[in-house]
Amino acid sequence: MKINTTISEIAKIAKVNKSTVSRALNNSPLVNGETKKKIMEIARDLQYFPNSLARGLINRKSETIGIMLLELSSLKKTLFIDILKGIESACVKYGYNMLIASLSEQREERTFPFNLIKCNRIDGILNICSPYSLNGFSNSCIVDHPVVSINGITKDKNKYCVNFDNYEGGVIGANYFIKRGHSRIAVLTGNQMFNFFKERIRGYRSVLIKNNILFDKNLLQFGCFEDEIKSGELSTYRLLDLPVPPTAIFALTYELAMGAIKAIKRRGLEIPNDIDLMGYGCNELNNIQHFPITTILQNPFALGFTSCELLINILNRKEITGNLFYVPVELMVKAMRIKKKVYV
Amino acid sequence: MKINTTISEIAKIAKVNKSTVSRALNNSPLVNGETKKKIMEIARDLQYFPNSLARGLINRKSETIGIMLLELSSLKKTLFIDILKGIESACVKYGYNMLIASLSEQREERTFPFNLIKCNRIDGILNICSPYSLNGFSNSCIVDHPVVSINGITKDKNKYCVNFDNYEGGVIGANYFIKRGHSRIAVLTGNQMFNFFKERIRGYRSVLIKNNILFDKNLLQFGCFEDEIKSGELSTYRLLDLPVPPTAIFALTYELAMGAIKAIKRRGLEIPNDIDLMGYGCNELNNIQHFPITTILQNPFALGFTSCELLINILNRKEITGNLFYVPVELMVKAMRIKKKVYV
DNA sequence: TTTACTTTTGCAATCGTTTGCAGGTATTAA
DNA sequence: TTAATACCTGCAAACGATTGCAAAAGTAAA
Repeated sequence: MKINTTISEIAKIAKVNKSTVSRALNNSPLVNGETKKKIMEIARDLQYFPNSLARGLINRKSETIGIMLLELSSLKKTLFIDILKGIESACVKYGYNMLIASLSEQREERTFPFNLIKCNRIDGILNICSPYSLNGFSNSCIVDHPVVSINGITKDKNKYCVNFDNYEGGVIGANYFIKRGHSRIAVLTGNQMFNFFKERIRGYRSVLIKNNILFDKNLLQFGCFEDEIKSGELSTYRLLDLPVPPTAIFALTYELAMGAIKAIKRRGLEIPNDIDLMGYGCNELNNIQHFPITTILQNPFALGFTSCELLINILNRKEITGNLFYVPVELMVKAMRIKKKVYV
Repeated sequence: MKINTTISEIAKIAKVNKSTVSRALNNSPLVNGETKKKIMEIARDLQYFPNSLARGLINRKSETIGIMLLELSSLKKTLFIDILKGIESACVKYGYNMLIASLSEQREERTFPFNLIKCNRIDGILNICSPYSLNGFSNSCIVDHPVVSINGITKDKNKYCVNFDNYEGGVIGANYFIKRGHSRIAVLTGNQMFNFFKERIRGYRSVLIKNNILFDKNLLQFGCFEDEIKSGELSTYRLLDLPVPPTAIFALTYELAMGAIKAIKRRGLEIPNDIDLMGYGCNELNNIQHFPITTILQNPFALGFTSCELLINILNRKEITGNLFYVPVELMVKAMRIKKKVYV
């Protein structure tokens, strides 16, 4: 196979020292305009590409980040792909490459994700494993190395995490309803062991307090079924059957919202006239074009991009304040009057 | 950040030359057992990991392969993930790493997939783009560099392609039916512009010839609808309505088979007693646990593994004979008697 | 003791870059 | 004409490994 052009070859042809070539190619102000032009031309003619191994060796970085996944199958999910697209975008912006560092296969020590940093194969890790799945690793691994966890939570000041701003999502949702005149706002939530549910509810309750609305425990419905849609539906029936039912429902996931719609429809009610409804999620909600409801929209692309940019900033020794970062969520107003007949 | 241990540090502690350390770590027979043991111990204590950039520089390889995708979204498909798992497995086996080299983002020249080879960032490329999508690239790109195309076809002796063995799939399917006493074997195919359909049919026809069965044009039904399932259903009605209908149907995709099942069921017929049916595909078919039919099974994992192994062999200058390789398909016999009532 | 091995080690060059330092040339001011 | 400056360029050492060659050390035979 052909050996690639090197800086020395260019130097020989241009009749200068290779250090001059290096400087010219890096657009250093130290080299004369004429010389620079000549060198650039030769480089182009010979299709020169700098050897990134040599470059990395001296610069002590590979300009590659490792994408750490629990297993490749996670990529089937649209959410992960969208996050990955964001990561890719940041990588392209900063000239980085992406290495797949999945934990699914039994690999030898030197190709184990964290060790890839020690081998200088990658400069840092972007961890897209679930926050719960990293418990198996000694903290030292994560602390010593540049690692940013996506969708992670931590109390350790040395670990970096980037997350959707769930608290703010709860605030925005509650505020929206209050501005529309509601004061009995129900919440459909999933299992409270998940931090993102807790945070959303925390945001919601903070708004109630600010508006002097008493928090009514009956308006907080927990979904506890395998089938989240069913769970949302049943919870909604319970809400509608209350002596004083809510005038608005804040469903904290896409599936719960779907269930709520089903229940509301079955009871012959209209959204948003009879009862107001808000969902929460990513693009899944965009897919149901035939029934767009108001939604707190998360942006997985932005999550990926932000996390990756943070990691690259850490790698480049930029000043970082804080260790927990939040990607803003958006309110997507799509409340439409739904004709009952559509749903019969 | 901590600087990693180097070979020189170990040498200093062990009071030997670094060349001895290098040899010891690479388990060279040139170094004394005692010395080797001592060096190994020190390396372990210091958590030594060889700098892969330095190593790659002198060995002229990065031990990383690039996975070339048209866009990240392709990974949503189970097929791609399974192929990727196979690739990962081969990479782990041979100590290689996987770099994502997608074409989706507008990247600067030096991070463009093919140029990553010139930069010594990757040693070769595994191309999972569709065979049609590479037309935009000058042939030279692909010829000069080690590239293996998955699911690709080519007449260029310098390009390597690995594919499911579609011809053999056609042969196996037809043989199975003939052994079961069928002689009127219909085929449901998709658009013939796709090579894999052509190949499967070629295999099927070769079996007919061997068995002195005349090929009946009426038994070859082309699906030409967007909705492949519907297309399979309609084709099947046409077949069942023939003056002399077939006794067996060979559906060349999963969707066509689904359509055929629907049609057969609607006509009140039983599989395999009234009419025999065979599908073709990957794991999708395994998912329909409630209706397992006999199937020509493709193994995407094996496809990925084989392709990756081929690429690595090329990189290691192994003798390669031929440039087109086929991954065998399997016959999965699952023909079950289906009770009519189940489907009413 | 000398010779002829074998085994083990060290030296130094190499891979392709980057970069601090020294030195060279041209330009300008004194 | 000399000194001071600005502007370029080259030398050589690094980065961290590998490896051919030479040489040292150890062993066995003559």
